[in-house]
Amino acid sequence: MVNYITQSKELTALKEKLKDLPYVYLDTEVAVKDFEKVDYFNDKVRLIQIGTQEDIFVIDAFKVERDTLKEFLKEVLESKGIVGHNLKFDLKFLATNFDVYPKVVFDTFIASKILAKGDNSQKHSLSAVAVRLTDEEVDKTYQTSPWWVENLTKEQIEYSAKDIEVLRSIFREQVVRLNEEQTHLKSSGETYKVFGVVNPVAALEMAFLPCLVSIELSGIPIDEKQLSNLIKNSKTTFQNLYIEFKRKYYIDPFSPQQVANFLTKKLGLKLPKTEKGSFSSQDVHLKPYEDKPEVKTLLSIRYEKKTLDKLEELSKYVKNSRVYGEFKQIGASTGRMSSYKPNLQNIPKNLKSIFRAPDGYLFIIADYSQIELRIAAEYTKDKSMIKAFQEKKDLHKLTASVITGKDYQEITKEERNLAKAINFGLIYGISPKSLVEYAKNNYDIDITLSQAKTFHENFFNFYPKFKEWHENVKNYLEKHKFIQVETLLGRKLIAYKFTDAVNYPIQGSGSDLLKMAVVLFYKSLLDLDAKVVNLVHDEIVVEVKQEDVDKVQEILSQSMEKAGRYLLKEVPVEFEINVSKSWSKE
DNA sequence: TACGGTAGCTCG
DNA sequence: GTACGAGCTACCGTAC
Repeated sequence: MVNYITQSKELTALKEKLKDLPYVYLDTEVAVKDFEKVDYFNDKVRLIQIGTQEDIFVIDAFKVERDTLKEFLKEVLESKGIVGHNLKFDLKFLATNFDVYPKVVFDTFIASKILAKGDNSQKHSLSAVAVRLTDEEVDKTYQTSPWWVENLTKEQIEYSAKDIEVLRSIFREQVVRLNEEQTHLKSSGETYKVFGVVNPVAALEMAFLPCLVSIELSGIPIDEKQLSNLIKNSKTTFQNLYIEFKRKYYIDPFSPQQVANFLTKKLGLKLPKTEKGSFSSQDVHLKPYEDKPEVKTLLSIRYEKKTLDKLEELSKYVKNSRVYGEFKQIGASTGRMSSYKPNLQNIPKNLKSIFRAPDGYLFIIADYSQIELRIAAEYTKDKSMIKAFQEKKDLHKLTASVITGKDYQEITKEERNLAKAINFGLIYGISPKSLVEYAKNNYDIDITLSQAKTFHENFFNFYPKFKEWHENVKNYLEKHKFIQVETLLGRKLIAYKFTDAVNYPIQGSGSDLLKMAVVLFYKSLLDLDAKVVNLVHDEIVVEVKQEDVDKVQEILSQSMEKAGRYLLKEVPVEFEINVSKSWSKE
């Protein structure tokens, strides 16, 4: 039954009706004119649909009295579980419109992504999930109908209620499927108590969701003055270089064709070909010719342009000296988040200093050290690697001594860098051939193919469980064509390629770890004036009131440590923590 | 003119 | 036999 609520007094009766329920279904309709430009701070929530197993209540936020509604929502939604689809959207609006912050949630959008196990062909809209899991269909025609008009049509009200019906069926099916997953860890937290979900990955993601809502609503502080100055200066520098270049060489430095032609014909440079057969003028291929002024200027032009573009992109998203970006909670099939509008996870190192905490505040910047190697050691149970980490050895140096046969103490910086390349590359199944390229491009180290082969071999002989792991995966794949692999928490992927199968558990466990650390951090924060403002795969950036720095730093350390101990039983985790006025550690 | 794919660069 | 995961911009060919 659908109840359309337009009068404040009806809320009292509704509150009584919902009193004993552990959770409700929730959806909202927001008066957004252009869904490309959702403004979480200014757009208005029109309808709040609350569903029980039997009934659906559609509350018209434009009709009922504001304060009564706020009080009602706070009392009801913060005291029980919430089931919804893509709840980050609804939760952000509940926060900005009504100051309401539900903490115990189940998001069918997130659940659907977890259940997909990396199948990127699956879509996760409410209607796509409904078709896949139930026999119901959803008509989205009214989603973008005018939700701001004074009197809504009967169709609009019915549409808004229909989503709740679909949500019920999806939710029930997802809980069954999530709980069917084989897992060695079982969740016993809120997600279990309220929704009956034992799946630990789902439990983590659902606990993480409200944290992510807080992160997005916080934004990250930026020094607006420094930003505009940088843009101004960078513009001038770039324009001067650009005009000078065109005047001198009569070509456009941004036309790949003209540049390639100029470099090869006029300067006689030897450049490799791209896939399509044209000459490639990538920075890395031009680096060796940096002593030529034409090349040097060209590289500078590119550098300035990149800086300028990035700064201008950032400035598009600045409001009140903060950048409000968005995250996809499961942006990669490994469970990693991705960041967009703008992407705050690929800010060039040299620009991080423009992110500055406001007066009276500081950043705490924490990142896990060599986390993927530690996870690989834990995952493979390789004795040598575990021992090295337990003894707090520098693993890159150790690998360097293993592959070169030199003494651990005598490893040079260059050898350590080479080992770094090998350590990372070999986790992901790099071939000796690619290793040569990789060492060259990323560390500017020249090795021959036969050297690479030797290093490859020495590495696998010293870390035998690594070899075994790769061989097992390879053999299994040859026989079965696909393999299900999982992270330390139990996040799953069906892999068809060797490199995916070996990469996933490592990268995926890293994302389990970071999300868990953030959840634990928020749980212990209580009323301290601190909030997470960015997450970059193995890094947590917290903005904190100056006087709370010590306490918050301690809580953050303990959270990262605890998450580490929960997921890694044999290998210790380590992390760096810095307190700084800006994101660059200074 | 709009869209999709590719190359190239940034980060982890 | 294959290093992995993202987002953003500019360019370029194709379709309308």
